[in-house]
Amino acid sequence: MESNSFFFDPSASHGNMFFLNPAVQGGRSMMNMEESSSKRRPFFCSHEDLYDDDYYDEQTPDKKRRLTTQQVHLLEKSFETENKLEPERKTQLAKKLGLQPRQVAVWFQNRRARWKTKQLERDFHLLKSTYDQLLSNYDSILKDNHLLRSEVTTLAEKLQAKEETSNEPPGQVPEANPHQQQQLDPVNMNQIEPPIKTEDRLSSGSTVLDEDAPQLLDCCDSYFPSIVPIHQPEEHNNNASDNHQSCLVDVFVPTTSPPHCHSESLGFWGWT
DNA sequence: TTGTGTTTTATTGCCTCC
DNA sequence: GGAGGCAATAAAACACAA
Repeated sequence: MESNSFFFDPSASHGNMFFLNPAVQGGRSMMNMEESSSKRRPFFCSHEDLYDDDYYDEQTPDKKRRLTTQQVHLLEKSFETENKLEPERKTQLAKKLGLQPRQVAVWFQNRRARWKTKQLERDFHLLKSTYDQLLSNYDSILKDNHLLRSEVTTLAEKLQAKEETSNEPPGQVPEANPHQQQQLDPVNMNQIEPPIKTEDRLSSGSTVLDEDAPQLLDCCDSYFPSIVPIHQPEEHNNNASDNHQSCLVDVFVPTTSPPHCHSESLGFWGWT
């Protein structure tokens, strides 16, 4: 198994000067000198040097190599239990896998990035379905409202017609009941229920929830502190390797830290 | 086989924390 | 100031259709 992490990259040439492992050229060192110096290739000054077969025969250039499935499996398992690496664990893993500690660290870094990307996707779908549900609830309530209003109008008209016919004999105009009038006057309906602005739809969501509508949860995986539907999509937790606590905890209730995260990593997980 | 898109590994630069 | 984290990115490796 190739264990050193540097590689030679002809495409990254600058004029005729070819560099190996830019990580050790200035800036922060990508691996310590003990790890790298013994394996570092000399600079090449020409293409002849670059493609010197003798060199490759005696020292196979380290190209970027994929980790074996066993290595990845072990790394994944380790990531599942704890997504950050303490130095000791990094060294142990590196020894166990026959990798440079730097490679293990890089793998965890990239793995966290992948997890975050996936989590953002999940959160997006979650928020979208929550919004769609709220919107559909609101729309159906709006429909009901219109229906009831037209019913009230019809009944008011009927009542008025009835009163007119019963009041036909002169001198018998009964006093109107102000309470009843207000209840049945369709003109005043807006006093009973003020219209909801479109932009208020989301914020009014909590008042229109029913059994099937999104509810608040306090223990959901998410990247954001935010709303989640009580009926979560099935795919939300179906990936064993991505079974980390998500950060999308409910929007109204203070959230708790995910079990796998250290306190110093809260920034990454989106908690404050 | 080859062109192209995706995934994985690695680097760089900047930021924060101690 | 050093160590370690993250975002952005490069580039190799891989997958796959044509």
